[in-house]
Amino acid sequence: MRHVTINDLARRLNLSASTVSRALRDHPDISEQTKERVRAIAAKTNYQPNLIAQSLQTRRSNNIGVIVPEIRNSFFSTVISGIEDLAYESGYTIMVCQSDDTFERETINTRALAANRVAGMLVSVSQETADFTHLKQVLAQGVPIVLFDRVVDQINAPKVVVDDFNGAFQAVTHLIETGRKRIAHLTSAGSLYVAEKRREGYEAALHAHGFAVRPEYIIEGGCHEEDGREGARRLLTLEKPPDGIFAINDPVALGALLYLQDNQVMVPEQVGLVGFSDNPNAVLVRPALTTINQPAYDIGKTAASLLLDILESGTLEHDKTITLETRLVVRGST
Amino acid sequence: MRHVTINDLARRLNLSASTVSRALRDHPDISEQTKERVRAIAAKTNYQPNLIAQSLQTRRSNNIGVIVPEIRNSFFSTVISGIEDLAYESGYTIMVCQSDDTFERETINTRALAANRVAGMLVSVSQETADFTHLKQVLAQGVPIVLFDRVVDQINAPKVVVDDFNGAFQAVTHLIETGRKRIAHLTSAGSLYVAEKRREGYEAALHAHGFAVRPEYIIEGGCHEEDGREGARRLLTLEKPPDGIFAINDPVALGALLYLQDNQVMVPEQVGLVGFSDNPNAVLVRPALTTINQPAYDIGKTAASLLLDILESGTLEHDKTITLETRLVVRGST
DNA sequence: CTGAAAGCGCTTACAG
DNA sequence: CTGAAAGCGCTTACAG
Repeated sequence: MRHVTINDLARRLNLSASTVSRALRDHPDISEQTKERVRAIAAKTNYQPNLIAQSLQTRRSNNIGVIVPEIRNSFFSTVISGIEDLAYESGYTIMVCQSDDTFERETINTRALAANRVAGMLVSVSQETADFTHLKQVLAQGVPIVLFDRVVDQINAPKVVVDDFNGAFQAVTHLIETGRKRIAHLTSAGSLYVAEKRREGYEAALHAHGFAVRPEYIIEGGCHEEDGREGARRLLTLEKPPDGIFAINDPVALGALLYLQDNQVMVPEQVGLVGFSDNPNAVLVRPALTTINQPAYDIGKTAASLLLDILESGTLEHDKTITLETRLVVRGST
Repeated sequence: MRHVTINDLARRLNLSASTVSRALRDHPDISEQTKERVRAIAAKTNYQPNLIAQSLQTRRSNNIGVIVPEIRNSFFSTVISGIEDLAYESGYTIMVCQSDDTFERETINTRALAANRVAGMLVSVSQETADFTHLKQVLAQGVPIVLFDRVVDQINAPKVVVDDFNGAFQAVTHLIETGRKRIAHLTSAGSLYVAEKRREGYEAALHAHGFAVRPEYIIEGGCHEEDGREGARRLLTLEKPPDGIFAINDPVALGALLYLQDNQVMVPEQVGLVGFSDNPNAVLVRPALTTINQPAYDIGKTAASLLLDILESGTLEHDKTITLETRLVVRGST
């Protein structure tokens, strides 16, 4: 019933715990014969090393903590898949928390992971977070953090992002090239790094092609489908509604698409629409959504590999930022 | 830089570690004054209890292990969200692994979680798994398991499922009631419990309405979108193609939908289509997908709460099965 | 090649 | 009300 321990094995073999421990870890000092005896009894009794005890003793952990705003968001669950795959290959296990995009929950999650003495953390910060002491305290304790997607400058840690500026620039340029003259942007309120960069890309593309940035065409809302509906609704109330929309992400774009169609606005004939992410469901809608592909799975793998490198090497380049390329995927909505 | 320990606090206050420990846990024996001194220094030094050491000592863990076939699958990521939310409320952290639907990886994940001495596990078994000793060993060590969705009879553990039989029965009855005469079923090869139950429901509904089960209308494939495409392709090659399709899940249904539309088969006019799950993207496609709603988030919450009950009470009703109700959601595809 | 001892950071009977 | 001691299950210098 209870877990078998090293002492149990030692007793049964008339050996010391030290010897059993060494045999299990294949220490060169131990005779081959002893090793075999130990291995045999370990297998027979289904001995499983207690990683908790091991961690306490060695002060090393094989767990890495992950904090995302929302697990069920397709982008984040794909990132987590990437993280888990790499962690698995390297013998690590991941502890996953969601902040629900609240500061409070992110703080509590951070403490819980720290208390669990994870080897490091992979964090995508919540939309609400403006105070970063919880993360700074983790760093101060010598636990490395790698930020991804929702990164912030205030924390001195390596970051994995996509080229949001350029992606947005591509998206808006594409709308312009397909003849759109009045291009709106559905973005999120607050100060998300990715939102800022995408908005800068939007504005830069307009400027680059001689268009003015018109404040009434920039709608600040949230990041979900319903925000897209609401944004589209507000745009349709304008005296001169836009003929092109660049949405901050795919859920928002899909919400806008459905709202437009429900209100007899034809996409792409009357309004061209571009999202950001290339979620799996971008290809399910009709017209399929033109969007900016963001390699979610690779973001996870890259962030995890960055963290694992730090853990192996013990050194930390806290100013390192890896920027993954985005790619315009043209489908039916433009 | 290093983590502050109870001994550090004790030294600074000229107290023993025992007293500090008791003060921190608000033990009634300790004077209020001492408690305050301890709390003050703990806060000042950013002391965080080492849960690893605590776990080792108390032989209790606040981690629960979760194994799913695939994190990025929308159904499973929603289940995980439910699990995490409940775990969070109860002060637990979750360790998440994906088996990639392989036996090997599921086994390794199980061992890793066991080695990490999780308090319990929530498992949805892989499609390949036919040998269950890895899970039985966990149970034998006194670690409770709750199975969900992909449950198996061979393991003596509580289970959380949806009423797959009845859901399938509803789906097929609905197709019959909308006038379909030749109803096909896209299912998965292998011996998944859910696949079996849904197929039984499909056959029972046909019988109940006086239809024969025709083997050529049952296509065994996989669980993903491409399997739906392939299944639809094969159905269209039949001499008498079906006028109704019940798919094992939404991804398969969506694949079928897209294939049919790409081949000029009108849905719902020529073929009525019903999925299973009610994934978020069921409402994104046109026509929107008629499907069986399966409360993914609630499955996660229910499974987690079952496990937490076991952990609190210490008793385990291993024959308990909670069946959540499914609900037919009629949309445009029928 | 093997063992005794100390210690990782905690908790908790047992004394006083 | 507080402390000394033992122990959770390991690992690893230090001896022999």
